[in-house]
Amino acid sequence: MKKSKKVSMAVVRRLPKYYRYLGDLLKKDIKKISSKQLSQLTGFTASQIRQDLNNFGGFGQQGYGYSVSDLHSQLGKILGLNRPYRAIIVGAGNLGQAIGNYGGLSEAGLNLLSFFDKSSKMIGLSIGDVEIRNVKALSSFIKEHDIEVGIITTPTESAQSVADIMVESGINGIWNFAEADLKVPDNVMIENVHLNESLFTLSYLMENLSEE
Amino acid sequence: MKKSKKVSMAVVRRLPKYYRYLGDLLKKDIKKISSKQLSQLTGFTASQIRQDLNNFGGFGQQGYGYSVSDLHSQLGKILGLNRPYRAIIVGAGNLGQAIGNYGGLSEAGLNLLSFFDKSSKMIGLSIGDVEIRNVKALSSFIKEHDIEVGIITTPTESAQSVADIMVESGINGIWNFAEADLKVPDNVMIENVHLNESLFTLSYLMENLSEE
DNA sequence: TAGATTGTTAATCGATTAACAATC
DNA sequence: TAGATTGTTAATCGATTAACAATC
Repeated sequence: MKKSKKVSMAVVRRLPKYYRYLGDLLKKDIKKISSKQLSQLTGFTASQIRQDLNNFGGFGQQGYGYSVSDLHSQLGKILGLNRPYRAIIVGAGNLGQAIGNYGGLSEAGLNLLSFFDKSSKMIGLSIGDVEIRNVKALSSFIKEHDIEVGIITTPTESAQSVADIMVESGINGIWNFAEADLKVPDNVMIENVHLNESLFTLSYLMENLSEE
Repeated sequence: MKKSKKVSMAVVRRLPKYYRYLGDLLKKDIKKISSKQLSQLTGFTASQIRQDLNNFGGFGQQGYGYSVSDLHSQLGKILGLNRPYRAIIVGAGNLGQAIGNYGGLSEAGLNLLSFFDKSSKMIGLSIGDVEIRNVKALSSFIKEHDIEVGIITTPTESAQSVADIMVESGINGIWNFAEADLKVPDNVMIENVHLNESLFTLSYLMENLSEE
């Protein structure tokens, strides 16, 4: 079943924002919203919003707008948030622990089954109620529990070898926090959070602020 | 002093990647690189790389390529990494601590002077050798120490009010980890790390993987 | 010099915005 | 029905790629 038309990443990256604002509206018990109103909230143009949504279907009603709850749940479905995933985190340091405790994991349907680390000081401990295991057991654990998502919070040097093990063991999505561009096959999805690139960008903006 | 031509954000966000790869080459003691070789490393086209760099000046030599060390230091300068900034983190939870310990801060020239939190359990403790102070003292601390960069790792609900205090106290750059689109004046630079949007994007990619 | 590779202009491609007919 | 707002096509804008003269 092929997508009729490939949706661009520019569009995809706006969807979570729509979803978030619609969730806010839902909490406020607001029933309907127009593309114009959504434009004011998100800062995207109304035209762009309508274009974006129409990549996935006609969710609105002419002359009326969009039903908040309907659009919210449609977007949730499009983003795959309803579908549960089994996940693990490799690298149980500060960042790994922070991500493990991050509420957004469950919101995205991620079920965290284990941490992995190579430090003997960490192995055997638990964070929340999730155990830290020896990274040597990574491959067997992934296969045994049919893990789908791997989260990498290791130092940069280890990231590629961890990714290799993940891929070889059958994972098909990686959320990568290491400062590396991981090489993986096309059928494995990678989403990077490159903190250094983000921080350097801020530095650039500040450096060039006075010249604008 | 106005920039002759505004550099697009698409270009700016590629600069840190160039910088990183050039740093790697530098460590390997490689002296020169062509746009073609850099293309193979980064995945950007050689043409794009030359276009990008030429926004800032002609750093290459025709027939030869680019000097690795020269280009690296030029990019560092463009990114403002040489210039030191005084920074603070508001929200000393898991994520705040992880960011506080993140080595990239000093690499970007950020000097972390204090954490702030509202929890009495946290106030007075130190992370590394950086103290956690009462968030009530935020404004006075910023003014007193002439803080330039604020890092927000609070829950979403508090983020905007923290940003307001930061702005009012004279900060001109915010690195924001909260799931909110902060409203600040134009002269204050914001760089967001929206973990939920990143994770939702991964979820989308995985959900739609089978249909490609 | 001949070969290589930049800097830069022109061509293409894709994404955003504008416009408006369809229709609720 | 009249007013509002979508869905969608067309126009514009900006970013990427291709091409090539300049030159080391």
